[in-house]
Amino acid sequence: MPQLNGGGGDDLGANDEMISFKDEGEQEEKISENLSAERDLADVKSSLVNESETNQNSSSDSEAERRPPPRSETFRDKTRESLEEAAKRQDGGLFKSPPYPGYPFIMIPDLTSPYLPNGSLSPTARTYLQMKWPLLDVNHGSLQSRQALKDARSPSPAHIVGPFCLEFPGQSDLSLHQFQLSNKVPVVQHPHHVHPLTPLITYSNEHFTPGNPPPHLQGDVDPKTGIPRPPQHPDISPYYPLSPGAVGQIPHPLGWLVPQQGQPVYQGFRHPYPTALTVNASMQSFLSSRFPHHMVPPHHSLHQTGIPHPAIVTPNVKQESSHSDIGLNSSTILYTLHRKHQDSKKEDEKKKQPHIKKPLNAFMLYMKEMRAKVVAECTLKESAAINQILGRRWHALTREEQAKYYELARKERQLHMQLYPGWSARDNYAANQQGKKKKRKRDKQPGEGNEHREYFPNPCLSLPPITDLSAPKKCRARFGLDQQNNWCGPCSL
DNA sequence: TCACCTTTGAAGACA
DNA sequence: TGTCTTCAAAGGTGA
Repeated sequence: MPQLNGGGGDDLGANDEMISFKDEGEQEEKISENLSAERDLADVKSSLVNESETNQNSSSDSEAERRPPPRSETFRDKTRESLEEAAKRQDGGLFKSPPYPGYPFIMIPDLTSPYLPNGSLSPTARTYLQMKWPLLDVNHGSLQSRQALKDARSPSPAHIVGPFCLEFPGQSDLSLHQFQLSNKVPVVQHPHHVHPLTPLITYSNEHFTPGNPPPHLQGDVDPKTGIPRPPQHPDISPYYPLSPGAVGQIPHPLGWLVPQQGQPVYQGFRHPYPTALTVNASMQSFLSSRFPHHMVPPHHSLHQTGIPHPAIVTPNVKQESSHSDIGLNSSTILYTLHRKHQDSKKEDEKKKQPHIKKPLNAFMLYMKEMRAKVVAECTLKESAAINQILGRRWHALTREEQAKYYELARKERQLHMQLYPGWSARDNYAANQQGKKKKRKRDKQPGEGNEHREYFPNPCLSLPPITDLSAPKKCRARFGLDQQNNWCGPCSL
């Protein structure tokens, strides 16, 4: 079992240096190598921010020594096993703590239909919610929160707006008001800590309409992306995608419990998936039609806020961001609207066939969260390069850190499965085959793939490059020494 | 305008 | 069962 916990405690990537395969008898001979590598790594880190693409081709000999010990596949298996175990425990015991702080997983047994036909929350779900958070903090002092808690006891789903609330130091009442949450779980989001839900937050950022940003965020919206910028507080890493105030935009894990009408809850509080009510309606629709392809009626692709559902996209139609209209004069806007109207005819035809996107896997969630940070650190723009860095950093994560994202991904899949029970990844295969392209098929020859790349061209990795020397470790990590017969050719050499 | 690049993981297809 | 392929995100790049 590879030692995965480097224990470095440094920023991302540092731990990777400490990962070694103790059971392979290489540790001793690597000691001196690691010492040198650590020195080199420190140099790399110190110049990390200043380094740019201009140094991309630099690949010193010492870098070959700084290759990262790959993560063992057995670890992933064990991680999955542990997660499954955790899930079983979670299912069995309602009061088990979430796998990591800050993410109160919602495991409602009858999630598929938490509501009664009259719109009330089912007794099971209601009971579960009350059981799940028996220690809800109602001492915040906010009349709203108290009232919300009171409302939460109401059988009407319109009042059950979520079992928790994130509390942030210095958070304005406005943010809390926007949440309109009924109660809170004892979760404290520190400003310097990325909330584990951040991947889910950014999951729906693209559908955020920045035209009317929340007052507390106004003037702090990226004019290009429309995504609220985190405050550049000296104590807060500017790379975190969301500021504490912006976390008010966090899609609630129970966003599907948000009532459809009657309360201005979750203004800008978006969830990747439609609410349960909407879904239930759509379920009946496509269940009756055996949900072949048009699983979700068009109107279901809109969030309750009118924001298109991020998981339901129209092939070949890029989502236009409304922020593009910001700063334009009226004639330009009219022209744009006119063009949009003309294009809408074509788009409507395409919109008739929305497809539900796949749920994001752990790495995708990690990418969404860390992309901005890498971009800021490395002043890179190309996603391909950024993704390479993220891939390296992903492997540098500790087991616990990765477990967070695996668990998030598991919840994503679970929620996706609940919301779209008839959905299959095959549907998207067909969607793209009909719509457009046949995606280019990459033929990675042995030794051509990432595992066996001669060097890693981007110096802004804070991680050692992949060299040919690292290739054996890749397969070694994947299959282990006891399965060398599964190693690829270069690795077996 | 759109496929490609690049990453990992999940899931479907296929032999 | 094992291997291969596709898709999910992202945005610059080049055809």
